[in-house]
Amino acid sequence: MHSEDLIEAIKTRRDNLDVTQEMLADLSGVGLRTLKQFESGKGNPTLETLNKLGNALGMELSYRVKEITK
Amino acid sequence: MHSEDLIEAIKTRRDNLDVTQEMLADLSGVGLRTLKQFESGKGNPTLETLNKLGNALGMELSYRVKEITK
DNA sequence: ATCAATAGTGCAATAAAAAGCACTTATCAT
DNA sequence: ATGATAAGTGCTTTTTATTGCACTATTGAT
Repeated sequence: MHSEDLIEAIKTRRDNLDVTQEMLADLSGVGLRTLKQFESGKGNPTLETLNKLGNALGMELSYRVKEITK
Repeated sequence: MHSEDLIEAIKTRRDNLDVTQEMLADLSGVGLRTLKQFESGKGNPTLETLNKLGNALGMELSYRVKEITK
């Protein structure tokens, strides 16, 4: 799956803000287990979960048209 | 939820490419019922579903840091 | 090398997404 | 206004995400 970028986005932002998984779980309302699973690449979170995490970190999810990179 | 933008992105792109829900369901491998539910705002799709739809339409999901708009 | 903090995992229960099917509603051209 | 195409809904089963708990592993500082 191509979700590594999303995972990296969350992890990087979380680290930059000096927020632990536990803090983010509390802040976002997402279960700690769910967050751990997502960040370790073992999850398939729902949009609601992705939004909760994004909101807590001041980020939003969007679709971007892929550019033709040759 | 703030997923209206994602819904609009999919619907708009799909319309622009003249693709029906049924065609997109087939192309993406997402069930027709699931797509209908998402587009009608009644769904909470998984990341896998969002990725499948995006891929079929040449789009990718990304997190963007929200700008402070005051 | 030890301790503390943070991150990752196994297991189990509950809630909910995914999917197909049959049906209804809306849209639009003729 | 009829027919055809596309979109939306009710119902159901199966699969899986979410969650908590208890535990292990990793990391980093002293």
